Amino acid sequence: MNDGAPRQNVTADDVAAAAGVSRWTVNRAFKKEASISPKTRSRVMEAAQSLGYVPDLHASALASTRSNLVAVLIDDFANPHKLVMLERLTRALRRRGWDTLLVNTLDPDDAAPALMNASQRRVDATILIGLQFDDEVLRAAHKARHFKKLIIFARGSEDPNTISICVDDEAATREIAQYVLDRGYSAPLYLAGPRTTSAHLMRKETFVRAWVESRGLVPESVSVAAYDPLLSAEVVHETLKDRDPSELPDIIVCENDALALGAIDTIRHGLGLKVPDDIAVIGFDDVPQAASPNYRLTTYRQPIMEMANYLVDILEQPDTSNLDRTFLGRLEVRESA
Amino acid sequence: MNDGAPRQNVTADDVAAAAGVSRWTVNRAFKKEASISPKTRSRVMEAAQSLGYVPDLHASALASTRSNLVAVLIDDFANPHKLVMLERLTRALRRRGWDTLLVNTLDPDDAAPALMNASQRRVDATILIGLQFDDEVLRAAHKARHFKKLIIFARGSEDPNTISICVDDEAATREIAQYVLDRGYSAPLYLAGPRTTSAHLMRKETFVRAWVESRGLVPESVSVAAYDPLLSAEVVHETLKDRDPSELPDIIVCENDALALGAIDTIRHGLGLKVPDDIAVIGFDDVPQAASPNYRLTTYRQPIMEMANYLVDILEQPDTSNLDRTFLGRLEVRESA
DNA sequence: ATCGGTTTTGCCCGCGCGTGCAAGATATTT
DNA sequence: AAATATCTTGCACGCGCGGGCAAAACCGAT
Repeated sequence: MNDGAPRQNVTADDVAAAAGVSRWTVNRAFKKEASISPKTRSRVMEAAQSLGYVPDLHASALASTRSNLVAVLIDDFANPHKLVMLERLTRALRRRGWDTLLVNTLDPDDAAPALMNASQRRVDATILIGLQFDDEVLRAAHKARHFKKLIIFARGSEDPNTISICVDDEAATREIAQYVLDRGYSAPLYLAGPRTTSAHLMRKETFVRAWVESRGLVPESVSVAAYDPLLSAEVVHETLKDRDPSELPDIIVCENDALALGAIDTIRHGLGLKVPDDIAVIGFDDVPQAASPNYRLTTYRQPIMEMANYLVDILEQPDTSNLDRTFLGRLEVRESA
Repeated sequence: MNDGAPRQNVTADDVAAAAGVSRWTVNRAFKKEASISPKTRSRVMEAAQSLGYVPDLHASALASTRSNLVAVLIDDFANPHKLVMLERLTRALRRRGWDTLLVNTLDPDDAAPALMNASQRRVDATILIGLQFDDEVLRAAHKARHFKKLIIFARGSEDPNTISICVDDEAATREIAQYVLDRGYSAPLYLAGPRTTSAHLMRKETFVRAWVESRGLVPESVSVAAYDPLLSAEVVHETLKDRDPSELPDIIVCENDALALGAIDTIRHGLGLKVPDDIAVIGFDDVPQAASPNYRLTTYRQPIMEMANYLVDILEQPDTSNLDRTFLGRLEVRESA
């Protein structure tokens, strides 16, 4: 009966006894690149299987300097793109043997304790995929112990203690600006998200610069306090509701899809106008809903899976310097612009 | 300089030395209900603060039988409601001192290893908020060691080894059915999600029964293979595209909002009809998008936060029997039906 | 000051595994 | 066949903390 009710607390010693080897040999059998003969390993594995043994990761983390655990901090649950990143990231991590500690820092006061907590769990890296990571949080992060790596995902950062993995915002935004110009739009409104200091996007700045360069004037822009479609809808409505048709933008260029979706909703249902005929919309991220028959959003797709894989590569790297990297995505043209 | 670069490996012994007490007293200071005098505690805490000490949770988990860690398994990233649940759950957990191990089981083959892995981390409970948890996975779960609690969140289960926390599907669906009847709809189409054996929803069955009871006939129903708006849109389109207007349903009752959003998209953009004038739509969950000006979806709201808090209550309970509980939500009436 | 009761503190032992080295077993070479 | 090189296995020690009990300190009442 090797299949019955799970016995509690099967340790490597039990397996060692069953397989007629020492405890250390048992643990070696479970270690990928250990020096152990194939046949002892398989004998051990059989014994382990029949006893229902698996190595205890807490003990392992305690005894060694690695935990195979990373913390993922997220504070932006209204943005559908975050879910996509979370999915890709956890999948990439798990495939290569890493576990994910999910930390919700929606409440800004949670950030510092959350970081503390991650360090209590000896995480091998902390990954930030939220947005409100201002200097204070970064400082808290560095004060906490056990921080081998601090990775900012899908967002740039110049902080030297930080590794940033993101799309090349400058190139992407220039491509978008070029597209807008090529299509003959002349009155863009740039819809930006909240601004933070340490970790940021260069999208708005780049778009403005590009527009100035080719048209000689600064495009209008508005900023939304969160990447939330509902909030975005409100802001766009407030901004445009009383305007004379001649004063309306002919395209709204959005910092990301969360904003773009809200913009489309408001254009149709708040202003009673058509997309793209009256006002076109262009997004960034290519969230799943962008492809829905309702939105058909033209948007810039980030290579998230590739970025996630690079992140996992980094985790194995011993040193921590010069690991920043940017990626190139591509514009997904649909009907909204 | 108690504020400089983090020293590595500050242990309770260091703090003990600094505070002039024994190591055990230091750890007691960090334990909520320990027998320790207030002034020793504050002295210890000061020393800890200035050394940057925090207790190591791995060592703690190893030495005791609790890890203060729970695993959350999720396999359904296309459903926006999952993000909401994840957010509420992690927040409720963190507020009461629990950490969350996020496990992506999108690939069904991942489920068993994922469970294994959770047990390797000695999680105090495993929470299922995905859907594809059929009998096989549950069996794997029980075979894995260290499973103190297996909680199925937002979904029913009759498995006796399992704790199910969900909305009262029967009551909710009867309320929906009554609403549909009261509003005078006569040709409903029930749009159901994928069926699993162990953990399930009783929504479709209840709706059908209710309809038969009051109208004497079985309503039409269709099932979608995943709670994915895009897939739902396709299925609805396939089902209705060639019908004579007289044969169209006057309302689509959806098992959840993910399906409902897709249905609305297709009604408008695939069939060129109006919601609710031509076909009304009613959902379940009240995801954030349901409130958007685009959808204005009438839907049933689950009290997720309340459910999450109950879940955390349960974690503290020593025994594991008879902890199932159902909750009541309420119908959020908007314009889609 | 003394005693019983109560609170607070100290400490042994063990949780399960990894590191690094030495001993043992095998394979290879001449 | 002997000697060396190579691979495989065993082991002492320590990672940082918690349970539970015994010693110590404290409290108020006599």
